[in-house]
Amino acid sequence: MEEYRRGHCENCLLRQLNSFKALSKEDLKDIADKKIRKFIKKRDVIFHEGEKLNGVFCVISGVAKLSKMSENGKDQVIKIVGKGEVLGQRSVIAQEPTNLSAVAIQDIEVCFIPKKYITKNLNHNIDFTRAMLFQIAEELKIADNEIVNMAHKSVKQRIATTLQYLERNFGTDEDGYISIRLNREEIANMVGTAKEACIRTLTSFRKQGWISTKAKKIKIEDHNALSTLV
Amino acid sequence: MEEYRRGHCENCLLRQLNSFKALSKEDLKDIADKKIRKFIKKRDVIFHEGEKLNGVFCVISGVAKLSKMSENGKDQVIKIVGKGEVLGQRSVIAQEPTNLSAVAIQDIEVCFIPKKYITKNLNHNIDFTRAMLFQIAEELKIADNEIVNMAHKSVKQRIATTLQYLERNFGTDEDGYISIRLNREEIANMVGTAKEACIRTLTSFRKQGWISTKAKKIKIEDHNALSTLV
DNA sequence: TATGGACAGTGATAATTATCATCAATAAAA
DNA sequence: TTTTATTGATGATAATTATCACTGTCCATA
Repeated sequence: MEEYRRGHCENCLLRQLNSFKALSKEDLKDIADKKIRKFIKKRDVIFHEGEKLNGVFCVISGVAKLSKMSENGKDQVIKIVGKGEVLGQRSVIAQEPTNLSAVAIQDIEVCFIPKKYITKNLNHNIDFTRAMLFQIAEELKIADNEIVNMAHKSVKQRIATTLQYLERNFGTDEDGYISIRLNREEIANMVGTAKEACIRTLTSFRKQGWISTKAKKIKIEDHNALSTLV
Repeated sequence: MEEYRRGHCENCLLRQLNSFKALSKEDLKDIADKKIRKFIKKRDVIFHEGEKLNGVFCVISGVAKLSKMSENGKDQVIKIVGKGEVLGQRSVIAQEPTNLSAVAIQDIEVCFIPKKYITKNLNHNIDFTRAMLFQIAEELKIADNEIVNMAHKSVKQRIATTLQYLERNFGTDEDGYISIRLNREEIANMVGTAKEACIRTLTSFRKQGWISTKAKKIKIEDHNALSTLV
């Protein structure tokens, strides 16, 4: 727990658990003894769809994607998870194999929290349970909205939305480029389209001056144009 | 509460609340005094997207759809809700306006449970809160899967899946027809496609002998064909 | 039992998106 | 630095789906 105390895991679920007085001193020592930190390299799998999870992972630094393979063999990215966010909680809560795969998009550092601490709190700590409920409820709303977008928005619209989402959630660097670096295929997999269609759309956005690109970096030049797209 | 006692609302959230010892005698009387039952006619709106809900609705009989308007003005059905299921709980839990509209597909009977009973239990009854969490977590899994389907399955595949879902969830009548009667547009809105595409697909299924139709009723003749569709 | 309204069904056509093939550019490794 | 692998970019084409316009059919009810 040293790192946690020193604030390296400031948004981590551990802090949440702590703020709910959810962990006893023994629990904290327990977790510390188990060396909960893990370093995962870019492209490495954190867990795989269908796997049973023994706990949840909290992102300390770096970014991971949660994705699922469609029956047609195409990977769909459901969510991009960054610092302070948690991987695998739905599966641990429901006590069933995970529905999604988690893969590091960049080198990533996570802390692992064994499920027994989660389960214990779900059963005895209503503040914790209610907080989880709020979180999952929020995710459900987002997912419902995503269904609507997938069903009725064009690829152009969905790419525009995705770029704005990435900017909003992961910020920009000093030159205004979206901080998170995804390749075209990963963007396509978020949007639910083919790599080629994604590239063509980005090219057309660039030609219209709505975005600019530099290597893999993307900068939004005209938010309004992207928003009002048909 | 008379009707409830007599078992007319056997799967209702009220029963759940009761089984968790969540309602005091005063609460029960309170709810009873407020005449919680409502009858809603086919096509009538139960609540509308963006509305603040003062409670949740539990379906006693009949069927409703939860849907959301896309920015392009197309209605997407997110979920079909039947007997024993609850409408509006996500919104009441998160204490924010509802994200979805609820409309009766058939004449429907609901019981209304004011939000204060929900909130009270969320704050003090961990069994209730955990049960809600499990439910919402399950819905989230379903929603995630739906995103994948929307993104990567063809209209043909999605219609096949939807028919099988309807049969599984709402059963068949004595002749084997899917019990729930949706018109083609409603099916299209579940699938996320245009009415015409839906009709054409159903026609092609019929010509191949995979389904048969009689007026608005649909019967699945070849489950296997529908499952293995490309 | 006549009739208006809602819904099912079909054709023609345009728009969107997927797929395959290929080549250029860039990044990683030797 | 040179080589190799990965990713970006573009064309050609096919497949899918949306859209518009229209006809036929069912069915509730006046």
